[in-house]
Amino acid sequence: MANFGNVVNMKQELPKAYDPSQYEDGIYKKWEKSGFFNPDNLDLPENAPSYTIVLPPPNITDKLHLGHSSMLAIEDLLIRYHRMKGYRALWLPGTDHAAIATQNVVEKKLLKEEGKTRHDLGREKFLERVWEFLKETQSIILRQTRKMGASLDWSREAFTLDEPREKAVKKMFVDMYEAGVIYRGERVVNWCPRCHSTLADDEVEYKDQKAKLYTFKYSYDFPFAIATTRPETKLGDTAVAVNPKDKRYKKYIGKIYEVDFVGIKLKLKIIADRHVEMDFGTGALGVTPAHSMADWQMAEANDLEIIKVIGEDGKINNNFLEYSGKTVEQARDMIIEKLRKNNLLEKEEEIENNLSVCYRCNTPIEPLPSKQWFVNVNKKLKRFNGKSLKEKAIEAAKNKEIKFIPEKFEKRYLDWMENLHDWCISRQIWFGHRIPVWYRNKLKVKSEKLKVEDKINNLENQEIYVGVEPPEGEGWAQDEDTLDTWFSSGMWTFSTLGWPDTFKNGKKSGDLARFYPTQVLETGYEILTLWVSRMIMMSLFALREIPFENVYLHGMVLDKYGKKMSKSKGNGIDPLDVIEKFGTDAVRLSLVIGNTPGNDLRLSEEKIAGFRNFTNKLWNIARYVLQSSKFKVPRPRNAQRGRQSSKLQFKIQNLTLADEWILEKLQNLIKDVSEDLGNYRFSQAGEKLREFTWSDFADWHLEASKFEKSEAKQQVLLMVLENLLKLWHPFMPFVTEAIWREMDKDSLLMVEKWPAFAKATAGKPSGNFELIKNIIIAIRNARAENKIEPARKIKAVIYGGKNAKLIKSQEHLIKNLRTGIKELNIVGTGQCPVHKDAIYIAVADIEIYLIGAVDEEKEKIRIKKERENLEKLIVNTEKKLADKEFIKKAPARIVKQEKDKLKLWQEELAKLKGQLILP
RNA sequence: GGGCGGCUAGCUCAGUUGGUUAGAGCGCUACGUUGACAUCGUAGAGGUCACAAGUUCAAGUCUUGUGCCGCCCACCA
Repeated sequence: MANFGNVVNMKQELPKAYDPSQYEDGIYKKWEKSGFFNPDNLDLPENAPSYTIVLPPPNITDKLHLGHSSMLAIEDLLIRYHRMKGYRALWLPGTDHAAIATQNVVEKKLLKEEGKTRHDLGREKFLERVWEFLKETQSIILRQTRKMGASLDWSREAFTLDEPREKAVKKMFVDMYEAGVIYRGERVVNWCPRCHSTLADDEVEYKDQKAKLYTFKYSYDFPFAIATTRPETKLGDTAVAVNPKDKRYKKYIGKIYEVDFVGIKLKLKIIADRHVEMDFGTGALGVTPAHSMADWQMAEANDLEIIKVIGEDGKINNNFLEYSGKTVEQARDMIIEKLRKNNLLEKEEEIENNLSVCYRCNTPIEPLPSKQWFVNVNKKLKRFNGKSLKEKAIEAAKNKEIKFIPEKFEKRYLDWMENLHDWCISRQIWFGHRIPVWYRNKLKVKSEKLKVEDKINNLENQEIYVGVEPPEGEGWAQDEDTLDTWFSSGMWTFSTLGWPDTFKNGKKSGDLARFYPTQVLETGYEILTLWVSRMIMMSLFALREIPFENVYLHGMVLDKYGKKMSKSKGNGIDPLDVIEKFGTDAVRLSLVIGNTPGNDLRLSEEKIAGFRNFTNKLWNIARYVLQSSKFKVPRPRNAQRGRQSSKLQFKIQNLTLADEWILEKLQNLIKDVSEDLGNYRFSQAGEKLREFTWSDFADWHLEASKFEKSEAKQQVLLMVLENLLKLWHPFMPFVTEAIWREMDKDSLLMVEKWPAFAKATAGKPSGNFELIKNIIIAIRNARAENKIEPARKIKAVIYGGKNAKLIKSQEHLIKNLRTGIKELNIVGTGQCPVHKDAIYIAVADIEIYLIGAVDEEKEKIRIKKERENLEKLIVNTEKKLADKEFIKKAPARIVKQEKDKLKLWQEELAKLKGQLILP
């Protein structure tokens, strides 16, 4: 960055406007070169506490969007704040291979560009393509992340599908298998016929749709009708379920009917199940165990036969006469036609129902029985003293070992966990972690008709080997499937810290010992259940420890109309575009200020532009401070370079009123901002900073300084600016670092010490400046109301009461700060002709104004009302405190609280009684 | 069907355990170049805090009910 260098070397006047593009890249390089992104290089005492955030790895399917930017802004803010606070701050970067999503993208690309499917290429060649694609997007993502100013420790960068993670995943699988947590079984799973893969429950989405509900009889021999929206599955019915309370059908329960249903022989048992709703349809339900989750459960409970009707390609299986090979839609039409012909169809009606579709491709889900690997969440485990994964994960939240921000998400997490079923972890796709299981003499399923237990108990005649390394010997074939992407990302918090090598015999070492458990997981609320819950379970299993202490959940970034940003809608804002247009700092501010945890954020370019204006304001504040300091203030340097003592020093003599005022405000600001950041109130901290910077420092103190002759003023200006830069740095790292360099500092602001607040100003009469401020504002108001010609310089007389001396001393400010007053006379003490002790201004030959007393009558009423309220309140509380019952029953804490309140109100009342009609 | 959240200025939203006259940014109106900043300055208008009832000395804040919007969960075939 040539310009960056120029500015530093030549020490000329700063440009009028801050141009981020001239500074940002150069500054990021300097940071990176310094090595301080890596906590090992921070100059810290051995016992410095660590502060760790592991970056939720973005999917490598696409470049980053503003949602990622908001994540980066918030996490970088936390990391930079804690780094400055003296923590061993580690922010660990990485990317996610996002198995299904990535494979989908590459498949689509392949089809579009070459007209080929993955099967045309074969597994190996296809995976090569995926890796090619991946490298491209990965590098874009990493570049974007740097553009955001993220202070990530790149030396520890990880990928969910790189070698160390592969090792960790295999080890985890083997451990879980050996503990009996992972098992293989057949279940009805959500099958996407297009993706050719199973989907976890939470990957299924629901769409409201209109469907036809058919009411029909299986055959003439069958005693009553049933209703269904999917007649084609009825080819595999093995039972009819009714509600046990239903009087209409009670007599049939337990009977078995053999029927001829549109040419197919069915053996139907009448069973009772309390989930059957009597009011829906005919109150009787055809049970198809192979093609409905609910029916599968009924089959298990009633020992029913399972007949597979539909295959993995979404077509009717063999053995179903003319229906075989037809799609479900075709078969449905054929069956309905036949029923109609035979006069078995009783009713056809439109109903609303919920269609389950694949969350990736929107294809309707086909529930199918399939052999899969599962994580048993209910298995009682020795390592948990007989508790299950599920129970332990619930405990962690209930005991507040893990805290949620905002709190409401704890409930959502618990609801989810309490209803958690076994987690299907195998996927029929190629891209991902291959399941570390090998089979010998792999047996093909010959019979379409298998009993439920046969399936679950894994009765096939095959040898199974589960291990990190492939087995020795001949004839082994590895499982074709890969693992659910959440299995590897569920281990992200510790697989990135060297597990399993850093965890031997229950003892942590290396990075794991130093940085685990992490402090915060910051992520979007939409993956609370998908991801967060899994990370908690997997960490508990592998390390018997929680993965993070806090979960901070951010919302989605929406466009200015409240719509989700998407490429297809074209309403998305590209982070790189707006960074180029307004600068990274402005983008970061717009994502942090006005954003609260758990709530979605609407963002528009106008908002970002507003913050661009603010960065420029800060720039110009610095510009004024620097160019107005005619002499360099010598600064003491600590031996420790870059970590100077940061306590505000108040050795400066001859402070002006404005100086005292701004320094005290600064104290409060440091305290407030520190507290807010510690409690995840980023938006509030930012607003307080903005208020101080713009409304207090720039509008008043800086303006006042133009008319002060104090020798200390440069020192005060520099001190405030310095501290302000430190406070702002986690929010907008670039412009603050840029100014820091312009101030001729040879350290990096990034590793400066966070300001500490001292109470040095306690008791200083900073309220005096407020008084002057009020006088000035009152004069301005008076002028505006009376439409005095702006150019006209006027004379003013002020009766200052007992503050006359004080006011006189600030004459230069009252005259100069946009009051339009040319001459000012301060008259006497306590001489206000209207109110004793009031401050009174007479602007000569125009009018007379009383400061603060805008509407005397109104003010009197208000004070009276408040007084009455307070009196009532005091009487009530006194009564309460005199009540022996209350004293006896209430906890001491409450009694004390009441007493404190009483004291406070009494003081307030006293103040009120003595109050003048003054601000 | 069950659960959760939202409703505050024209717009986008803050408002920490109930406590002075409910705030900010943008937008709008009028005026304005005074030694950094027009990406600026000064002043101003604008709110029955969705609605109703209740608790309280005091309610945007707590309770109950209603309405609209959104999200999550569920084995409605």
